[in-house]
Amino acid sequence: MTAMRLFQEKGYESTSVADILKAAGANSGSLYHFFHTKQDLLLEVLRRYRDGIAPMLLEPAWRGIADPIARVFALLARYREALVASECSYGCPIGNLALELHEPDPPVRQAIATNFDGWVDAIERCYIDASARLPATTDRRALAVFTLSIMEGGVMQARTQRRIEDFDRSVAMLRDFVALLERQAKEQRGTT
Amino acid sequence: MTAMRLFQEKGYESTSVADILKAAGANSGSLYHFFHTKQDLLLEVLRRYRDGIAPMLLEPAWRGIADPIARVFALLARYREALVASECSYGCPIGNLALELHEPDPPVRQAIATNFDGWVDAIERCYIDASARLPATTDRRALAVFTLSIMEGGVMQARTQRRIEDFDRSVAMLRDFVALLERQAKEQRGTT
DNA sequence: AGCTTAGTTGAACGATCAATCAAGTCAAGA
DNA sequence: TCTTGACTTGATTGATCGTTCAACTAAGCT
Repeated sequence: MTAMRLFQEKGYESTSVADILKAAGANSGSLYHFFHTKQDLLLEVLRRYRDGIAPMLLEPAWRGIADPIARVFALLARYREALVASECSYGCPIGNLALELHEPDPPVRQAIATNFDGWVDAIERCYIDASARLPATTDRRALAVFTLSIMEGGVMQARTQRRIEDFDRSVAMLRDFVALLERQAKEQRGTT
Repeated sequence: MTAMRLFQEKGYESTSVADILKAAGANSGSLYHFFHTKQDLLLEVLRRYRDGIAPMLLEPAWRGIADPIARVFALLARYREALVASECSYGCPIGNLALELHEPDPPVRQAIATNFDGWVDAIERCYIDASARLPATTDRRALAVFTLSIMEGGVMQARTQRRIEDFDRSVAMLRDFVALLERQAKEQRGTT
């Protein structure tokens, strides 16, 4: 869908229906035949993002990578690549929408939340798969939510500073944290 | 300035000049006498936020708190309070602007970046003040950037999930990380 | 009193917005 | 061949947007 690309590039509010129609080479009537409102179109786009998390995001990022912790950082590396390739103007489309729409209609907010849930679920599974290497007391879900915070916050800073370093610094600290957790887990395993 | 409140509540694009005028009880001519464009008004708002970081944000958050690490979490607690008080609809106004404006004019981007810098500077100073308790190898600046990422990411998730837990989880993980760093620093001090 | 100037008023402008709709096309089924 | 219904066309609508401007007010200076 052309609308996906435009919402990503220019944001939802800044993309007019006319923009979408011109880019797609269609007329307004055709679009409104399938989507009753612009918001319906947005909901469809969000549905596609949700359905695309596994095949379009995780699968390419994790190809050839089996280690669950390495997978976490491989996913983060994808966002880094997108930032670098766009000279730090790329932004996570879901994160953009999350802050762009200040008081979104409930279905839209829910659709964005579902996208976040899908991302966090996938990362949580990584940490669960790596459970043996993490302290028993560490909440895997919290760690996954934390990881999403760092990704979104890192992208936000890199974008507004036009500087990849701020993303890298955030990820580097997460790496240090995970390394410390692994060390702690090893110690605890040794003493029981 | 009334515009500050409205930009915060509804976002920049969603706040029309007419909204501001009505809320302020003024006429368009008066506003445009002082600000040539709506964007000029935004720049003034961003200037006020920047000038307000110390007196309006840090000073109240840190009143009666001397410990530099405690100060970091006291500041994060302020954002938590704002979230709770607004039933998780509050958002950091700078973060909102950072993602709302997808291709902002250079002066606007710069003004947002300056606000981030001011925040990160303040937190970096905390970590520098706590230097004796942190490993020598840990980059204080990176830790401060990391902290901002977690705050912005945590606010973003709590807002879209309408759930304070996602903010709390992010902050809790940061707390664990800092505790591990302090423990690591203590060990290293002991072995040298 | 007269002049200057900072600030105010509010109607108006053109642009752009999401959305509509009557009229048309076209392929499949009866 | 005729009918039906899915889909397309594109001009048009009314609302709203940021911005402008000529006219006006009021305070300060000479």
